[in-house]
Amino acid sequence: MILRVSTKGEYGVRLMVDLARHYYSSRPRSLTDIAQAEQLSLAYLEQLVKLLRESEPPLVVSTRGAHGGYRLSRPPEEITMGEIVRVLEGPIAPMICATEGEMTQICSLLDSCKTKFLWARVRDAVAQTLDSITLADLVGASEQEAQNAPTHFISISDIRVAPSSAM
Amino acid sequence: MILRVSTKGEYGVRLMVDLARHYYSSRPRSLTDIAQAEQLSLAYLEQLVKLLRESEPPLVVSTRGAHGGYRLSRPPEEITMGEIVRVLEGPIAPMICATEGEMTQICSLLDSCKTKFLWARVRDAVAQTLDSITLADLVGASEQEAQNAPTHFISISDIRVAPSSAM
DNA sequence: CTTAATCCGACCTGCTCACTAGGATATATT
DNA sequence: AATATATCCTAGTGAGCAGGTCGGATTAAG
Repeated sequence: MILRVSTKGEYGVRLMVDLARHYYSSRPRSLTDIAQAEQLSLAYLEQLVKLLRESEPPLVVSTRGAHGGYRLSRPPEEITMGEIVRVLEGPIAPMICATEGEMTQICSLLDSCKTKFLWARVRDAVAQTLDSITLADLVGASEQEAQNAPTHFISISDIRVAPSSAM
Repeated sequence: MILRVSTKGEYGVRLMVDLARHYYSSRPRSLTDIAQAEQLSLAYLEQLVKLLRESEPPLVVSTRGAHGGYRLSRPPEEITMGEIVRVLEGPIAPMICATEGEMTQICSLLDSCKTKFLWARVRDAVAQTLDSITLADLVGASEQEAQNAPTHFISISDIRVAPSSAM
């Protein structure tokens, strides 16, 4: 399966969507609540939220102690999925020499390399898609009601796929 | 790193590009030659070419015995990168419930699932990109000369990346 | 001062990737 | 016929990493 997003990206996005849905609440949202609503492990979410908090600029801000929790650092419409995914999964790069940003001369034979063109195109398509969608888009317009429906999703690790039949 | 293409996809594409460049040769091209030109393991290439040969429809045809080897089953302009990558890597699916084709109700909570929209968009962007590029595009117009320059590429497994700095 | 939360780092465990090994079979050349 | 050169096939394997768990330290509210 190409284009595999790990559970970091999957759970992390769900976490951010949850925070976006509670962005206008008076109190921060605790990981305990999120873990319960999304049926995810608290300890694992702590690892993910750490990435989101320590990123530059941070995507979430925390309040410690009782009744603490997390908030988005900015309104949902100002946070793109590209930002989130890059923090969680690293740069968008189908392979090592087709990474984003400073495409320094890693590959000595880069000029004679026909395939770089392909992977660069794929990378750009993904980046453009992710950068054009914000958290607000995912939360959606029909989101004043249904304040409690979980953003549930079947995970990669939930299901065993049939042994890689060739398509 | 999101969007990770495994060496199967990477080497397999290089193999196909090599075959495309020799498509109008009178003799089939042996894996031994390809392995040498691309600096890849012969035994590993055998595994990959098996997928390409057994796919439906096949992407390569083989000739056994001495002076045997492989050819593309069709002209380079009729083979898309989407076909090749799907045979090698499986369906394009960022995660299990955003796979291509029959999107049967794997996820029971699919309706309340906000994130499916995101991954479906990403999937479609990748699929469209791959399906719009053919082998002929990669081989390129300037390809009557330079019959022997290897299509070399730095591989994921060649380089150790610095321990996943956030970003 | 108890409870509820964030923070932190170490550890673990099974799976998959990326091969390698060793052969069996087929065919062209000498 | 013998040899060399190919494709074909199945198993095994070693390292690395995804995907967590565990135990505890710190901080703040009631």
